[in-house]
Amino acid sequence: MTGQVKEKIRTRIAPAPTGPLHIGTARSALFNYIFAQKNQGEFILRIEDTDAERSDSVFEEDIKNALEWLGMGWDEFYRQSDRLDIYEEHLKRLLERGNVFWCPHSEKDLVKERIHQMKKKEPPRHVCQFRDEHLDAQPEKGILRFKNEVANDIVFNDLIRGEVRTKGELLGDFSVAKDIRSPLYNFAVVVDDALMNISHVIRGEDLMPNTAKQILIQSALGFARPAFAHLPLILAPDRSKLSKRHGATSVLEYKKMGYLAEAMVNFMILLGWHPVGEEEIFTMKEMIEQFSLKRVQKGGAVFNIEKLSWMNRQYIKKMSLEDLSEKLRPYVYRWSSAIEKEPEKWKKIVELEKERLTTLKEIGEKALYFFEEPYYSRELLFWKQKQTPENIVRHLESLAHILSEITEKEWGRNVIEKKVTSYADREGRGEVLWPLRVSLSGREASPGPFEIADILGKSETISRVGKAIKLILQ
RNA sequence: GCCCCCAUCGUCUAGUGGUUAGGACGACACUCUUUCAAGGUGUAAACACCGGUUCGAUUCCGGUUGGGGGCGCCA
Repeated sequence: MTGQVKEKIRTRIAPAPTGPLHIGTARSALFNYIFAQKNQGEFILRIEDTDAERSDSVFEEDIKNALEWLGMGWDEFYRQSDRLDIYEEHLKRLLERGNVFWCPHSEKDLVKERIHQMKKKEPPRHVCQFRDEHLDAQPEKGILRFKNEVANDIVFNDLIRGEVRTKGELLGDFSVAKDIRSPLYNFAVVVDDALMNISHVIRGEDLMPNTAKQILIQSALGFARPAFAHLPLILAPDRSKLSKRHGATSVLEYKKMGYLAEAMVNFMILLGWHPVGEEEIFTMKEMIEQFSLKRVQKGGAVFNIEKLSWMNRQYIKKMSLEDLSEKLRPYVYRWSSAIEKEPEKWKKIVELEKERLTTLKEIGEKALYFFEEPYYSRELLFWKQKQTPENIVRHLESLAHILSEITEKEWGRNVIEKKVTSYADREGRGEVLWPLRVSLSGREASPGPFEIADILGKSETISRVGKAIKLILQ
């Protein structure tokens, strides 16, 4: 009870706009977002585009779109290329204090040095012989390096892993900027996190080795140290770090494939975190309520698309018919005029296919026969192959007759089922219903014939049955 | 080569100094059934290894092995 004001929780996601938002980055963003929400804190988006060569604003847009799609709004936005003055100022300060110097060695020199060290089984590092010279702010030849004089262990307490220590002497004199206006990652991150009052740095485990360098810069600048939490990595099926060669890694690609944002988020949070109970399906709100860094896993997690797909099915099934019908529209663009003409028909189709969809995109293929006459082989009409052509024709003709006696007004799933079933029960369900279903859908697998007939309407149904008869008689 | 991190079913994971080691995905079987899907029921499937501590280790400690990450004038 010291009466201290509790520090505001502020987290950030800091992607480089060098490609579309990666699944791994999105997952880090999610942990940051949820942790901030949980603690009534703030979540910040910072675009790390100090590498002008590789950065592209189209990727900045992609990142924003992807985060918004996933439902992670940010409270503040920054772009590092807008903050060059700030970095310059801090660089000059370090230069004045002798913490940073101009290293005249070329890239080639350093590569050579490193290879030499590795051969001699020494740790690769660069301890510059000019570290006590070249301290002017004026650009000289070479790049700016941090003069590391710490040989002892650099220790920090990771919220997920506990105490992590690195030997300071292993770091050498590391780079902080290409020139006074071109800061490098380790330096810009420290300045920004401090100036933006980031309280918790939650990031992927791949960034853990940078932490010691960042701590050194922090103390040289007199900044407070944020809390660190290093998340386990998302792994490809071969257990290596997930990368482009493993297929879809960008968030928006999954949107295109027809995965729902809710399913993505639900799936991602379970990669490395687990709630107390056994329930695995929950909303963002519930995740926020239940989240705790203490329950974050330490080992890497394989990205299992099968489970994502299962989750997507769960969310599709849970969705209201209205919402799903709308969400599906972009995937059936080519039928939009037909859908607008008969919105109720579209809803019926959606209701029918709802339980059969793994991704939204699949609707385009699954609902095809409702909009276009199906093409199929004659053989498909035979139930279990042992049916005779005569038998099929007889049934289909009877069915055509039965169906034609149903008035337009009575035409509907239940009436059709009742009339057709009473015939099918006499004649054998499979022998009657299979050819009927195939004549309507043209598929080996589809919903039942009554539902399809209902949606198709009387005349189209009878017409398709007639065409099936013709096909058999060919 | 140097440094760091990690280790429960195939995968995501729960869990404990004494448990029939639990759940989910996937797989398989049965059921439902005109097909598919969904649903229901069930089955197979894991504590990496070796020491130590302990009455007792999957759990705690050490080592081995294995896996991953990092070692940029990228982030």
